[in-house]
Parts: sequence; structure tokens; C-alpha cells
Amino acid sequence: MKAKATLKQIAKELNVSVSTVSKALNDSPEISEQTKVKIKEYAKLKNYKPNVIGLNLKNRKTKTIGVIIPNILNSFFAKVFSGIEKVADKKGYNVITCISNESLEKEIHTLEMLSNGTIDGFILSVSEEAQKLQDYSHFSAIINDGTPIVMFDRIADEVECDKVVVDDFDSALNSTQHLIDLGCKNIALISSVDNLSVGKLRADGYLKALKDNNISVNDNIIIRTDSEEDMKSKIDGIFDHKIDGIFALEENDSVAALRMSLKKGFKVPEDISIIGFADGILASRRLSPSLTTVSQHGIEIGEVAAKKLIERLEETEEETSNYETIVIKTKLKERESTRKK
Amino acid sequence: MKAKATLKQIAKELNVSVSTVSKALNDSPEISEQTKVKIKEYAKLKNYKPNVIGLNLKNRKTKTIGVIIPNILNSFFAKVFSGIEKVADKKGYNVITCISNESLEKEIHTLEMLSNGTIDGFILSVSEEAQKLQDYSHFSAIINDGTPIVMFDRIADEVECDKVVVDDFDSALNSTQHLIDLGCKNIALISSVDNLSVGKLRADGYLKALKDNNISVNDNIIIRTDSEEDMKSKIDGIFDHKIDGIFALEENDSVAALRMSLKKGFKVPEDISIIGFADGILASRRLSPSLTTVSQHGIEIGEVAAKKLIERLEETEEETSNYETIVIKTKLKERESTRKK
DNA sequence: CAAAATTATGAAAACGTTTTCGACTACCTG
DNA sequence: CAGGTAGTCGAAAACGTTTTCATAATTTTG
Repeated sequence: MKAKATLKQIAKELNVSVSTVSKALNDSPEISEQTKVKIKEYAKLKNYKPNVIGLNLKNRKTKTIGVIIPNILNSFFAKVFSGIEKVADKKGYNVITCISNESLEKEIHTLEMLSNGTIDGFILSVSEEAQKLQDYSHFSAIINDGTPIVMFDRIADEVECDKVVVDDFDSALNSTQHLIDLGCKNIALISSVDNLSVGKLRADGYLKALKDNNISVNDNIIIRTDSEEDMKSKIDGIFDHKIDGIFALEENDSVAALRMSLKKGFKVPEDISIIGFADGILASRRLSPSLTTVSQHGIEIGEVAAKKLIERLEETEEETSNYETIVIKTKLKERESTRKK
Repeated sequence: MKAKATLKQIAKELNVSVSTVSKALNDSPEISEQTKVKIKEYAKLKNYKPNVIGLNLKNRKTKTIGVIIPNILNSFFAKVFSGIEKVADKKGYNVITCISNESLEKEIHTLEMLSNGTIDGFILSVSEEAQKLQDYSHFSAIINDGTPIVMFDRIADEVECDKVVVDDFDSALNSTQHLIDLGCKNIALISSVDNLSVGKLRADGYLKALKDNNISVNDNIIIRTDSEEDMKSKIDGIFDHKIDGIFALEENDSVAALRMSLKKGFKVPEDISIIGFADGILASRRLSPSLTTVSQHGIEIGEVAAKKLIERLEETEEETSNYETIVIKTKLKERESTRKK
């Protein structure tokens, strides 16, 4: 366990001052070539690397981004994260990641923990609990303290900050319309995320599409819940009614819809066409039949969010711009689970 | 953009010294109740939180762990990460995460970037490129500088540090034996990770099982490669030969084996039994039939690695223990893709 | 009432940097 | 030779803490 080299040590061992060492290593013209060479060689020998904390303290920033993700095992968030990391790395930023596990308390705790100089700004998606309780005051507090936040996917409308979202309403509207265009008359809705902002928007899009086409809403084939158990107990029920299409609002729901259809003896897409939100890891190519999905472009969301935050961090006092909400368009990826009747 | 409160500011505004403020907020007995109350109230009003960087600099540690993961979109790594994060949070540590994307250069870059005071220690899984080139010198350099490393899953034998692994050889041996016990005579091997340490160990386990049972090795039904394309072009071929069992060494391989079997018209598990390494997100429950897998306990690996590192970080000079290699036992989870003949 | 003990506060150093400014030498110029 | 100018280098401050030690004021003690 060697002690790490510092400017001070090097200075002492070479009988020069700390400032001389610092300048030499930074190639300042004030220092003679001779001593520069001497110091640089010695520094290399000692494997000197400037301690970032000293620098951070001096610059009063850390070039580090805090990311709070509700659940890393959800592949959508994993994708977003990978987008963030990519951009951050390119721009010389580090990424501190915390997982809120959908808990409001952990979310607050993380915010507190990191907003003390550890990070320069946050990128986050609101936890389920916070959305359920509509409790967003902790975000405003952080922003007021001068730490910028960029929210993505699950956002809080009443918090003033930059946001990156998918056009949930329109995507759902279009997807449902697509099922209708394929000839579906009885389209079931399956949502296990009805407590989330995105879940509500998507459900609204579905309803709007039905209304636009003068299709009456059949509550028997609509599941809107926020619990896995509830979902499991209800999903059987919808197959007792006539169904020729399913629109699922979340990745797990999509896969569940497919499996259940097959298990109940329906053929997909012959009997039932299925479209689901999903970012492509679970669903898509690996299933038989593969699922037609609304692709959320997770990586792109992460990239855009990171760019926005870094832009915000690096703007000067004068050029502070207004908060922005960036909408990423989804894309319907047609695969094997949909077909014209 | 309010300026954040500092000790200095508070001191000035209350006409006391910085040290008094610091002591008051830390409840030092040196300070009178009266001034304590006054200072604490004012601090609360100003929403004062001690700047961590000042502390870090003073303590010469950051209570932050650096995690380097080859690929976050791989659900095994996502699970490990979630285990790490859980333990770290409980013990009051932050987690800085970087993704090497299997690149040696990014791995080195990350190591350099973070080992300058930003983090106290690393938890990492070696990138594919480093394993291919057998280039591990960058790890030793970091360790020599006094920054501890805990490696997991993909490890480098020649680097002296703590390690957390799965019993790859034994797992493969047992899984293959299990297929044999089920009555399989012609067991194919599918590996797209033959360049990785874990891939080699697993393949060796497979071969040993065959040998133990006096089954001759049939190279026609063995695919060992390190490229996706190569895999795609070869996988068709093995079905031209007699096969009644498949052992797949990686999550993607497992799913591919299942899909391909079905596509080729075989029934699983009636015609072919399949066992694959997988941590349960992609494969397992969601597929039909669901896959019998060797479960790697990703979350537990992460937890154990984090515990080990933190233990290492917090031990004193005298109590430094020897490096340890911790083996996590895998578990064979029987599902629908295996059956006795 | 003087000396000692207690109590409350502040000054300064330390952590590792960068940067501004001042100081010293040697040389050149008029 | 006085004065100016490069060319080198070092001292000190700053970032935000904590902590040790000194100082001042007050109280207790003999």
C-alpha cells in the first residue's frame, strides 16, 4: 500500500516549491526547460496523478452526474443508462448511479446524499411511490439549491426543469389506430403501470383512438392496475370476452399478453394481434412469434438527457436558457404479432 | 441559482468564527447551548449541508466505489450491479459506474480517470478485449498505487486481488452430467464466449463430464466461438447431426438454442433437452417452453463483491488480510426444457 | 483577593490543487 | 553604471472542512 504521490512530496524530494512542480507539470512557460524535464521525469517515475478532489474543491465542481433510476433490472432504464454513460464519458463526465427501487424515501435520501458537492447535476426518472403520492417537493428543493435536474420518462409536470419524454399519448393513439386499421374490433388494454404518468398518458391515447373510431369502450377487456398480483388475477378474465387485439402498456405486460394468448389457445397473429410498449430486450426478436412493439429509444433518451444536462452545467450566467421539454418520437416496429385480418 | 451555504458564510453573517460554526453543528461540548441553538437554527434556515468535497479532501477518502461493467444491457451484469448498489447504499457508499463496452482502451481510461481520488476502490469484470489479449497490467498498476480491486465473474488469474466467481467448471460439469442422467447421448455445446475465462472453464466442465461417462467428443456438434456472426453461420450446422441435448454457455446462446431447435422442427423437451447458463431475465419464465438454466445469482455476486471491497477499505494497516477468492455456487433451475427420456 | 480552574470562543494548520504576485538573478541598454 | 527586462522561481491565498491549541473571559477556590 504505497502512499500516492502529491505535489508536496515531489517538491520536497526535488528541493523545489510546490508551485514550481505544479507549473512544470502543466507546462507553464514560467519554468525553465531544464527543471521541467527533471520534474516531469520524476513525476512519471512516481506515477504521479493530480488528485481530483483538490481540483474539485478549487473549481467547485466535480464533472460528475448523478443518475437516479427506479429499477436497473428494467431493460428500458438499462438502455437509458447506457445512453447517459456514453455521452457523459465522451464529454469527460463521470456518472454516479443510484437505484431508487421505486421508493420515495430512497429517492430523497439519494438526492440529499449527492447534492452536497458530490455531483454537479442530476438525471432521473421519478420513483413509482413519488408519482403515486404526487410528492415532488424534494426535487424543487434541490433545484432551488442550484443543482440542475433533467427528468426523463416519468416526469413531474409541476417541477420546473428540463425534461426528456416519449410522446406517450400519441404513440398509444397511433398504435391503437394501427390495430384498428388491421381490422381489430375488440382491443384489450393491459396496463400494470396505471399509477405512473406514462401509464395514464398511454391509456388516454388508447381511449382516444377508440373514440375517434366510434368504438365503444368495453371495461371487461381493460386492465388498469399498479400491482403485479392484481394483474395476474385479472388477466385470465379478459380472455372470456371476445378479443381480436391487445395493446399492452409495458414490457412485462406485452410478454404476459403474448404468453397468455398462446396458453389460452389463441393463435397470434391469426386470432389476436398484439402491440406492446417495449424497448426490445425482453420482447421483440426472442419470442415466437416476435412482438410488434412501440420502441421507446431508450439509448437515445439517455443521450439526449445527458447532453441537455451537460449543456446546462456548462452555460454561463448570462446565457441561461429556459427549461425545455424534449419529446423523442417512438417508432412502431412491426414484427410477427400483428397481421391484417 | 442561489449560492450554497458554507461555514464561512454562516460564520460571517452571525459574527462568529468558522470553527465555532463547525463545532456547533457537530454538537461539540465546547460550545455553549445558546450559540449552538442560534447557529443550528440559522444553518437550517439557510439549508446548510456540509460540502462533501471539503470532507473528502480532509479525510482522503470519498466513500465511493468505482464499478466497471463490460455491458449493462446484459442482464447478468445489471443484476450484479443492483447487488452492489444495494450493499453500498446500506453502508453509506456511493457507486460510480462506467461501462467498458468490452473495450480495453475504455477500461484503462476509466481506471485512470477514477483512481485519482475520485473513488476508494474498484469492483469490476474484465472486458472481453483484455481477456482476449491477456493484458492485465493496468489492473496491477492500480493495485500497486494503493487502490484495492475486487474482480467478479470474468477475472484475471495473474492479478493479485480479491475475486468473486461462480464455480463455472463444476456447474458445467454437473449440468452436462444432468443431461446425461436424463438419457441424452448426443449433447451439443454452444458457446459464443470462448474468449472469456468463464467460457473456457465451462467448456472444460462439459468435456470433463463427457469423458467421465466415456462419451466420445463429437466436434460436429460443438460450437466454440467469440463472434455473433460466426455463431449464426454455424448454429444451423449442428442440427444436421444427431442431437438429443444442448448445453449453452451464455444467456443469448441459450435462447438461440431453443429458438433454433423449435424452428428446425424439434420438440423441446421431447426430442431435445436444453440447459443454458442464464440469470433468468431473458430466458426462464418468459419463453415457451421455459428454459432450464444454471442460475448465476447475479445479485448475490454483487452483494458479496461489495461487502468484500468495503471490508478491505475499512480494515486498518495491521489487520490487512490475504486476498481471497470467493466462489458462489450456482443452482440448476429445472424448468420445461429438460425431461427424462 | 489573588490564584486556579472552568468555560467559551477563535486562530491556524491540514488535506491537494492552481494561480497571482512578488522577488531574485543575470543580462542588456543607454 | 543606473535602470530596465527577461527569465526563474517561491510565497501565499483560495476552495470547505475538521481539529488542535491558544486566548480570553468568567467562575471557583484557598
